[in-house]
Amino acid sequence: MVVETENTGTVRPLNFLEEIIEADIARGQTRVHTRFPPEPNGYLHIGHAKSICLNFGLAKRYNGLCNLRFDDTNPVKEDVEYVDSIKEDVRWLGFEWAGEYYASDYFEQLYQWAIDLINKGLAYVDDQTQEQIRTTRGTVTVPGTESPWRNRTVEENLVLFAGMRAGKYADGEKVLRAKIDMAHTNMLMRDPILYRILHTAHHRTGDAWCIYPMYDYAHGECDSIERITHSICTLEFDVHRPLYDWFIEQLGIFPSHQYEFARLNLTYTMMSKRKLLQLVQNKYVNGWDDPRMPTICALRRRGYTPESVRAFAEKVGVAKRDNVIDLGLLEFCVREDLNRIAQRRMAVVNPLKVVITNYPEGRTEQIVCINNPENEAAGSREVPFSREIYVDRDDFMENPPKKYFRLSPGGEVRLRYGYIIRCDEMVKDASGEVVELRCTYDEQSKGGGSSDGRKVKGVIHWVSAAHAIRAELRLYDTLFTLEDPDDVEEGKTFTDYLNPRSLVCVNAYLEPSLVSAAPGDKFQFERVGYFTPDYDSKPAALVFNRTVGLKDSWAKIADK
RNA sequence: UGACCCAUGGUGUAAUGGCAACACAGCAGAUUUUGGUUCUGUUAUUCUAGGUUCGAGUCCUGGUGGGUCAACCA
Repeated sequence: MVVETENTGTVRPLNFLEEIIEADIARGQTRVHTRFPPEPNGYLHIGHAKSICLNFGLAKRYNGLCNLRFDDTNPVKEDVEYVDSIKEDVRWLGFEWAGEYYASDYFEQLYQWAIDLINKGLAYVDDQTQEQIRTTRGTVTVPGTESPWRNRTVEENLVLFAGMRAGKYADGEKVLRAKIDMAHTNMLMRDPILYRILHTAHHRTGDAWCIYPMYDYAHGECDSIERITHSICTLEFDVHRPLYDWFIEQLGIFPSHQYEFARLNLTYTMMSKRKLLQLVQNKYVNGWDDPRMPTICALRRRGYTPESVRAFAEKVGVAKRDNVIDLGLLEFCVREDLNRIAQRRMAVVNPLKVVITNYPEGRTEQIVCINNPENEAAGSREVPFSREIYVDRDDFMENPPKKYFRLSPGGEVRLRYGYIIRCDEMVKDASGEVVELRCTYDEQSKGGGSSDGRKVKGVIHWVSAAHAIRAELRLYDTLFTLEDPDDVEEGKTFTDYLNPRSLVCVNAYLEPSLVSAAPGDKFQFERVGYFTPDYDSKPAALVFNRTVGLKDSWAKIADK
């Protein structure tokens, strides 16, 4: 069985979740309703993008709905700043949620259901300290022991729980626990905590509550309230499923079902929300959208398109086995998209002045350049050309090896869309470094051809010295060099893992047409990489300097 | 030394008892006014030992390896 993909325009086999859904439909289920349930305690990253594409994608494919639900049951970690950023990122990815919900909307219902459980003798108030609860829970190999408060009467529990809500007790003084089995092989079934006391203001409910439900108690019931049919989460929640089912069964409410898939891991990329928060708080980076971050807002700022992220999510697939995706696949996806849509521009990142000695002084002419060779509709533009130009230092070698196609003493090269020039002379400074090239041009070679029909293999980019925009260009590379994404050792800080090449600022000369570039526009610097003007510091630009791989391919040629 | 989940090229994902395939990465070549793109070719895969079967990547049993679980986090 195969399915047509919306993002890549190709056909692929069904993933295991789609097979589950199709089986449900075949069995007569008429409705598919999923949800994306982030806790608003940080910004969304590329790992969340996989989950978003999955949940919204499944709903769309089966004509169902997908909710956006904020899992805001722990006020000490959460904030509206995160709520807002999450909504922005989901929208940017191209998805619309059927309903926007908050676990905190259900606090009253959740509280009433807790009373139900007490009435059924399935929950009790425990006076033990946090330490006592921890030690009496046992270990994975040793059963736990029952709390001395486990067999309080229903009446007593009701009074105590009401007191908890009324604020009669301090944080940590009492908790409400489910009465299940302290010897259960699944640690989560050993009388899990349902409610804890937290005299902390909540970003939505303010001071209305001083008791807050735990994830395990709240999540399945929230799904049930929203009549979610397929509650999809990551693998580590697998052991929570028996509890998820237990609450729904004991309460006799709508039977949502949980399914687990393997979360995304990326080489060189740290995906832990907790650690990303530390990076921001300790100012190792300039905020959540620093282009070196793996967050969605950072990818956006770095020039990724939503289409490319969706295509990536499609390509990594969905399964239950742990995985580490090569960062190269993400880069492939963005290159594939950008190559199609980005207009070409010339830029010189590391300038070397070239004087064309036989070109008239003071003369300027306009050279017609194609905006995108693969898309005629993108049209063309005119770029000024004059006697003095800049070319990239990498495009000249004093002692070129074999198969070097660009400029060298006595050699010829074509200026893209312009003339063929020959290098006649090098000007060096006192230290022997080449600071200027003196060349002559073939007047008959403009745009193509040459005076005698000869061809040159090398084509380089250039900008007119008098007309170029001088700009600070920021080159970004991968942030982390960790092989194991979560492996920050004790005693080390994040800076120990920063890639020294991750941020390089250079002064560059850009084509004048880029003056009118708007933030978010996509361009390709010919032979350098893709870039998008940054939105907070024009005219700086962001470049994928690993994308085209000029340096890599050159290194290989040099090796031979 | 418990319960649960998982095991297919370098990395991912298919094959649902019947020819192990697709993508990325790699390598080689062609095209190219971007050493990009595109195109062609190519290297490389079922953790292990038994069992069931005409036939096992797939089903069964054991082993091995990896992961998850002992927050009043989610």
